Formats: sequence, C-alpha cells, structure tokens
Amino acid sequence: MVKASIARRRLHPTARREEIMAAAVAYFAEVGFGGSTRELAQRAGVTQALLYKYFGSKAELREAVFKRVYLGRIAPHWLAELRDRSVPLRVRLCRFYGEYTAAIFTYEWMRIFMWAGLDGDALNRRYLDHLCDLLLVPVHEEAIAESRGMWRPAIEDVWNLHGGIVYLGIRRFIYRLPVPTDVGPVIEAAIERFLSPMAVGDGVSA
Amino acid sequence: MVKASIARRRLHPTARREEIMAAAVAYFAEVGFGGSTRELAQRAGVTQALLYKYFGSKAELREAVFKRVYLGRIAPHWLAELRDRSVPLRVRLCRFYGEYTAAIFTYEWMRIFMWAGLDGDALNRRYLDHLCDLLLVPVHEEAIAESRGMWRPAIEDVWNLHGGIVYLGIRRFIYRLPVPTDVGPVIEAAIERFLSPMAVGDGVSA
DNA sequence: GTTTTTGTTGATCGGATGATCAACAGCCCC
DNA sequence: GGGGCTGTTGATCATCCGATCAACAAAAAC
Repeated sequence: MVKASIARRRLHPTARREEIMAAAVAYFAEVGFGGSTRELAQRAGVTQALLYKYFGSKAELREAVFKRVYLGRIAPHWLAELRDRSVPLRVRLCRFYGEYTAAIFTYEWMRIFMWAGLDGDALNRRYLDHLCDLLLVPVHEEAIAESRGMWRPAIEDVWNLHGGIVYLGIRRFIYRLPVPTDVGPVIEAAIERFLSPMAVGDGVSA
Repeated sequence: MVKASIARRRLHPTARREEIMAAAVAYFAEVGFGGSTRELAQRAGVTQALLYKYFGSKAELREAVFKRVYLGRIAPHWLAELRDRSVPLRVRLCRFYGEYTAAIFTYEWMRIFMWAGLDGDALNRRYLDHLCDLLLVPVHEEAIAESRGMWRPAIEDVWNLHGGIVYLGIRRFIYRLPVPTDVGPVIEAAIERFLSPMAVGDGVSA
C-alpha cells in the first residue's frame, strides 16, 4: 500500500477541518461515539493531538458531527409539494418519500441518528419534533382533506406509514440485512395501502 | 436514602448472579455496552471485583445479557396460531402482533436489541433471520393463501407491516417520543391496511 | 463454640483514553 | 533564499477501564 503522503502535509485550516469532519462522520457512524480519538485521527491521516487544534473537546467534535449530519437534511420544498393539491395525494406522497428516503438512507445518517437516539441526544429529539410538525402533520392534514370526511386517519396512521418506510433503512444500515436495491415499489405499495381506506368509502365493520 | 444493607451480605451464588444479571440488563439497556463494570457493580450493590467471580470477562457478561434478553422471546405457539386457518387472517395477525409487541415493547429488549444491532452482534442477526423464517414468511404465505390468487403480496409488504409496528417501540424506547399507551388500535389499523388489497379484488392499475 | 468453607472485598496492575504543550517544519512573504 | 508565521507532531499527564489476587468475614458444618 503506497501512502500518497508519508511526510507531513500542511493544509489550509478549512480543508483540514473538512477532512477531519469527513473522517469523524464515517468513523462515528461505524463504531459510535465510544470510538477513540486516536483511531479517528489515524483514519483522518493526522495525529490525535491535531484534533484538539480544531475541536476543543471530543464532545465538541461530536456536536459538530451531529450538526453536519442533521443540517439541511430536510429540504424546504418538500412541504410545498406535499401541500400542492393540484397533484394527487398518492403522487405527492410517492415523490416525497422517494426524495426523503434518498436523503436519509445513507450509512452515516442512519447509524449516527440511531446512536444519537440511544444516547438520548437533544438534537435527535428536536429533529423528530421538527419532522413531525413540518411534514407528518401536513401529510395527516392532506390525507384528511383528500378523504372528504369518509375516512379520518389518525396521526398514528401517518406514523405507521412513516415507520414502515424508515424501517427499510433500519434493516439495511443498522441490522445489515439484505434489502431490495430499489425501494421505490415497496414504498409505493405502502402508500397505496395507507390511502386504501380512501377507496373503500365506508368501514367494512360495525 | 436508606440503604437496606450497608454491611456485606453473603448470598447464594445463584441469587447473586441473578442480581448481577438483572442490574446488567437494566444498566446496559440504558447506557449501552460501553458502560463501565464499576458503575454496573455499584448499581448491582457489589464490588467491581465480584463481577469477575461470576463472569470471566466483560464480553462474557455481555453475552449472558444477550442470551437472557433474547432467549424465550419468541413464543412457540405463535406459529401454530398464525397457521390456524379456522380463524380469519385478520384476527390471527391482530392476536399475534398483540402478543409479539407485548413481548418486545420493553425498555430493556428494545434498547439492547438496537445497541446489539449497531454493534453488529451476531445474535442480533440470528434473531432477525429466525424471526423472518419462523414468523414473517408464514405471515406471507398465509396472506397469499387467503388472497386466493387475487393479490400476491411481496415479502417486503410483510416487512413493511412488521416495520410499521416495531417502529412504535423504536419511537417510544429509543427516541423517547410519546406514543399511545394502548397500541392495539394502531396495530389493528395497520393490519387492516395490510390486508386491504384482499377486499379490492383486483388491481386498480394496469 | 470452634473449624471449615467460600462469598466478598480493597488494593493494585497494565493498558487505553481524553487532553495539553513545547518543539518542529512546511508554506508564504519580501 | 532567508525569516517568520502557523499548521503539525511527539511526548507526556491524569484519569479511567478491565482484570487479578491476597486477605477478610459471613454462613455452614461439626
């Protein structure tokens, strides 16, 4: 194995910080935040001491990784598209979840989010609250509007749709189980079932 | 706070091991396997050194916790009930997921399972393979049988049902989000939607 | 009550970890 | 091309961790 640079290389602070951040995201995603700063430094191709020139402490580095991973993960135009009633709700949902899963079904996001969740990190909670208020509640309201009173979905039904879809990423990136490469059809089928009470008209029981 | 026993107390090895196991399950569920043996010992009300009289190493203790949590989690009669075609499939699924969620929706199970999943533990993988072969595939087959060819669900549709339900536990115990105390109706609604293609008769598209 | 057994402890070891600092050396400027 | 700025390093410290062991004491055996 030939290392590109054995000798020490001086980088612009911005570039070096970027390299460390990239390595940190990958490393912490893999082993969790219990990973050591020494191994992280090795992966980043720098000394462990150098980490502390760019981040005051391991906790600070951890926060930076969180912000990097969380920031800009929710696209602003998703809400507008979900609200656009000139498009059938089924299509809106398929497009949204197509883009949403494309955004979050990555090794880094899925695992760091899960580790942060287990650690009880506040950013995790805030993201989920934000997701619920900004996207799931609108989905809920659009579903109610589309049904015209025939069927009143509960917010838990939306969570169920969401969970069934997100679980694809959990199976793949947390449990490392085989999952279809193209999750599109699976998601579309789930959305179809979510909207199925719309087609029935009234309840089959009682 | 008055401690019940400040002085040292001699217990039967079986009882002491049991106390340590209980504390270990609770402790590792809370903080993960990165937790220290010293804090675990403190919670168990014993010295750290004593842990090594009952478990050869931390890894061995960890394995014991896994086995304790995993073992007997899947009830043998679930398969028979799922296969019992004298009962409507909807009822079978509701009963099964009622019992299954009652079994796994606990703080200890949910969190230890997730931590083990992130750590890539082999038992985790084996449990999921077992779950799939023993329960999800039968659900799949029963759904196919019940539909009499009108509708052929994919195994991914079963995973979607399963994931949407399990996600309730993830929200509650990993993300610590508020979740309905009675998840029964939510699960029943999900099962209803899962079986909804059955009622339609034939596809609405193509 | 004395002896034996063994559950339990305090002390300790080697190693790993987060964090610090003086010293070094690559790059820019003139 | 020589000086100076600063990105980078090796060495080091205090602490914490997993693991070990001789010594102690509570329960059992007689």
